[in-house]
Amino acid sequence: MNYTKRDTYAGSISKLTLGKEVVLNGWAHKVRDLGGLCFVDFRDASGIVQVVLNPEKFDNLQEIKTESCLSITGKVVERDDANKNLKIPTGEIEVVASSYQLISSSQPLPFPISDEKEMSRVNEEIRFKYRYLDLRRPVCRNKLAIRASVLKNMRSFFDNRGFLEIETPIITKSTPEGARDYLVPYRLEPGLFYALPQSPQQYKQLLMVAGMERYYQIAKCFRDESQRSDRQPEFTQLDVEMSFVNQEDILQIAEEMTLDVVNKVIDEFKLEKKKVDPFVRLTYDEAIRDYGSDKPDLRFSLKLFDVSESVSNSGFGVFKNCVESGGIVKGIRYPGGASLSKKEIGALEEFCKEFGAKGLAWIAAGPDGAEFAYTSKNGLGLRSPIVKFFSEAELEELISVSGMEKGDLICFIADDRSVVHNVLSRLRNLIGERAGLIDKTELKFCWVLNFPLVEWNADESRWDSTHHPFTMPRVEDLDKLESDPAAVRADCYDIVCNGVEWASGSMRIYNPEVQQRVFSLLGISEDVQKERFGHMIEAFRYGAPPHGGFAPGIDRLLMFLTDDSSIKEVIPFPKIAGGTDPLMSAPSSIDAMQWAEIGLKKI
RNA sequence: GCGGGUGUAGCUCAGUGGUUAGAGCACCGGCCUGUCACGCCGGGGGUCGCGGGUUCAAGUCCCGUCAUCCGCGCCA
Repeated sequence: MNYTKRDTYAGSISKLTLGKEVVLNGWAHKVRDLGGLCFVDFRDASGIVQVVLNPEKFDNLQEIKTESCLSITGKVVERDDANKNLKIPTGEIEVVASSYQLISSSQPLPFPISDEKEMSRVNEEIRFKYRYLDLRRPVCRNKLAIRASVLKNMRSFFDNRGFLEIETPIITKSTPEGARDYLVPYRLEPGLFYALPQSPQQYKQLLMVAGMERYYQIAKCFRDESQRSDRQPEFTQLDVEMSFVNQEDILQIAEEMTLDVVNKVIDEFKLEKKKVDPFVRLTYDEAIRDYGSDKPDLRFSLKLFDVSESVSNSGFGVFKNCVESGGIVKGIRYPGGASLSKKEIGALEEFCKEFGAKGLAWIAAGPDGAEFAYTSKNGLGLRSPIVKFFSEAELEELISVSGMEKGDLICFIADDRSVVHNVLSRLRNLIGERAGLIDKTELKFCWVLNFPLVEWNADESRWDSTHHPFTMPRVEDLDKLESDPAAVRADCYDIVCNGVEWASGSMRIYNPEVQQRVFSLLGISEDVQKERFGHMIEAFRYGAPPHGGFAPGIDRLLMFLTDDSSIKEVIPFPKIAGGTDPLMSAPSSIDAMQWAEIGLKKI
């Protein structure tokens, strides 16, 4: 239908516009019909302004329902002092309508989109089914605006530095080395399949061989694995690759980009976040040693401590035997944890057991008034089921190594190295949260460097890449590739933010022989190498330049910036459980003709 | 694949094994000229996720199943 086109945005109206005749296009956010007077909170992409309609001028105001689409013509006037609403930016003025058009009416809504308090509790499934309504909420729109700004700032950062934005194919080849692929049947030869890319990794390396030298892309990636609150089957990463650079060059540009983009966006949107500082640098070994994890949350400084030596000759069999059989005993301090009840400590133990711990040993320094099994030289009263197994010297050493203070709870895990670190890193995050050690306005980025090239996969009895098979082994470790793979370090690095893996990168192999040796180490036969990765080996035979890059997750960055606990909130049309799209109802069945065309049959 | 939570009106939720399953918001009708969580009066609206079972009687108890959320495994 014809409608009067907008000349003014609702959010741009201010006292400066007083007296002006304006035409607004948008939606009825909220309608308050007082009988002799009708108020409409009128919303468009720019904001909300109150429109006043006098029923004497209009005979069918009841037709204006919540969320109907309207064109309104009216005059901007200042409200009487008593009627000003200082809670909203346009609250000192309003638009007195002289005419309006109902462009498009709206049915009753499936959820109250103008009520943020209610909306925060509405079931995700129903919100995402009607995502086009959900997104009308100004808070949702704002998240997409932040997202757009992140992308724009990233693009301009790289554009200004001579990078080319280059698109790589979405329909490509399956290389089932990592996550499960999404597959696309090939119509012309039934039985063959394309795959959607898990990342543009190979293409970007081929672009380096192609002499592009500096590439970036805002890339869609696809992984058919089960979801988490920070994982979607389809996600977006910033993909970057550079030639003739060393690791330090890449670290610098990645860090510079992050600081530039994140701090600009924090400013632009006045986000309740502190400006981001230059990144802390940790080696992989340091991260595991101090935090038990290669993705430590550095918003709080608690570190694990190692008491393996102190307890190796103690009377506590659990610890002693563990160390004797090659395990370790490490612990973490829970500030203020001494006041936890028996039940609460029991719950901590259950938490640890979920991740494979056999138990949780603890010593509490307090609380006041409790019966103490030991009082230390510096006056700490200790309460614990295990104090009796230790000598005075051993206890004093535990106190000093742990840095225990009055009111603390010290938690110990004794097991093999990987279990201890896994459990304690998770316990550390829990303690950080529970003890209120985390400043939610902080984004603490850090580098984790010097990962091992490969890890032993006990289940499959083979070496797996820590990152991916194209990662460059340290030159000085190359001779250990076959003899002692575990000792080979890689030129690769992660960026971790607030305990979440945000970016991953590496220097890449550009020598065909080294690439073949790494494939072989990973148990990929020469036939399979040729079939799956022959194009890479072949490409490296034509003067491949040294190159490397990195790839941070856009969705996760948005989640950090908006303080959402789920990645779904910052994705325009997210998938829900099982990777399904509740709006379009995908996946869906296909008709008989389509089955026939792709030459497939259901079995 | 596994563990835990949830599932009752359009939405959010309440509901000791016992009358005709309720509330707030939304919706419909009426009244209302300064509301901005408008107010007041009235009304419609239910496959209590689905299927079994126990019971005189099941929204409530049991078994199974489905959906969804969170987590584990998985995520080169």
